[in-house]
Amino acid sequence: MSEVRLRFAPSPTGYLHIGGARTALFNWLLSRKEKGTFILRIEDTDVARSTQESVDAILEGMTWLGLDWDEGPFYQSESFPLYKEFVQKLLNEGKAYKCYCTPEELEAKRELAMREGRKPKYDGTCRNRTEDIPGKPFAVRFRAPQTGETAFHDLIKGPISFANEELDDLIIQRSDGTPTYNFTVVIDDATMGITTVIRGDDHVNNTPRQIMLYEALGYPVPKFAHVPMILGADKTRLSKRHGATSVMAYRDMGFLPEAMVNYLVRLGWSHGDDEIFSREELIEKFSIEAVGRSAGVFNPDKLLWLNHHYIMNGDPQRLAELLVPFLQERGIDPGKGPDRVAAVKTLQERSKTMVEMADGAAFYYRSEFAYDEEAAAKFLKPEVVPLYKALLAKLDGLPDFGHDAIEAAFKEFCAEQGIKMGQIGPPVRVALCGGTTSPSIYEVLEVLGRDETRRRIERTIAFVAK
RNA sequence: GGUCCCAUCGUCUAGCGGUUAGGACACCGGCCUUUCACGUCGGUAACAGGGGUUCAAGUCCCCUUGGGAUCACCA
Repeated sequence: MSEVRLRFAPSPTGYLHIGGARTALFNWLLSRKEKGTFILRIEDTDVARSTQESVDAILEGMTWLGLDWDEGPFYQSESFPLYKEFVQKLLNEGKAYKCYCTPEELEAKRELAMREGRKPKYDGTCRNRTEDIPGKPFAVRFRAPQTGETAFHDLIKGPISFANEELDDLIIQRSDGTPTYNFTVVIDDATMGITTVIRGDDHVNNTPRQIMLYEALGYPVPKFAHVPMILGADKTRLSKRHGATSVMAYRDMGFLPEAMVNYLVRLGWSHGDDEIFSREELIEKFSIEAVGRSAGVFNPDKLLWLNHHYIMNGDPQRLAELLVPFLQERGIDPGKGPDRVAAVKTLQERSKTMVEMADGAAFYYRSEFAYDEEAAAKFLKPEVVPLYKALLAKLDGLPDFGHDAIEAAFKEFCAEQGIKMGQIGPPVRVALCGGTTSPSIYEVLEVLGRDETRRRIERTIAFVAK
């Protein structure tokens, strides 16, 4: 009875975007922290703009982020009879009335009011009409209180109040019989027993009207928490101009869901100086009151840093699985070539994204790669051939081809040849990887294995001979 | 324009009357080093402005300025 019930209520007119994901995350976190219920509700009363593809995309985004819901998804389009019932109830009680003004007349009045410097609110033409007009289409308006004020204590923003005279009689049912948003949210939240509404702060202006509706309907008013919106680098509302806004696009760009969750929660919320939070820590430490009141700028660099952190500290086995599609995108068959987990381990600390990791791993799987021109000119010279041959002989004598044994062999080799690591390291790197950037060559040798190492060095010897 | 909201480094933020205003990302240096990274040490950088209240204001109040949201038979 006293348990909290929260909901995320997106309208299916597009994919799950960054802002929506954060709102969903805050709802989810609070529900988990309070051991309450998290409900997913699809607001599809705008039949024309709602699509099944959008619903699927939103569900996929939620799932990827690990935001599971306890009830739903519910669809508002399935509750039309319920809304009708409540409209009729308000009509019967005189708390709503039929409005015969046409949209055109309303638009004209609004314009006139604007021109004369008056507020463009409904003038109340039908508010006191006593007789129905048979056969004429009508919308239904809520009879809102015209004096006093409506106030609420926002969990994030604090006390907020509106003078009732600023609000007009909103339409709750269109002339085609369908209900409007401000009415359906209230009916749904009320009948679903939502205790706390966490949503974007573009809804604060709707809140007083909704509170009036709760009161007229005789339902308890839930608590409200309005989360500030997310901005782009230029401080305007985040949009595609600022880069990807779909959370799934971030998966495709090689981001880990835990990095996304960590980033999103820290955008607006904080817990002292802490930056890294596991899912468990978030559930334990999150509180809606600690969410900041001002809008925040989406910072891709910090997301990248977090992603790097999670890749670096992630389970190699799991990362190896996640890497598969990225390798395939590059025309690589992950089934062939060196052990993928071993390869991943050499790349974790040098990959900010899975895309970077795939790029870095490609050389392991490609044997006939071209040498980087600059690197070849600098390191693949004739005088290195004898060193290659001597090294190959040295490597052949190794009983164990593990990292430590390889490292020891290189040290010994340098001493025997009277050379520095800098004289043999780079040429070997280019022979094995094709360029000058790679994981430690000891690791590369180990991952590639003795045979492939020999193959690649011999290939380079042949290349230099030409 | 009306209403509502917001304001600490470039960015995310800590701060809840007394601080050398802290941390993180990014950036710039040093160290480590076979490359790239990782790691590590250090550095640049902020209380929008003005009035109050107070012994004392980044912290409380007011105003100004600047941002933003919203004013539909969209959600």
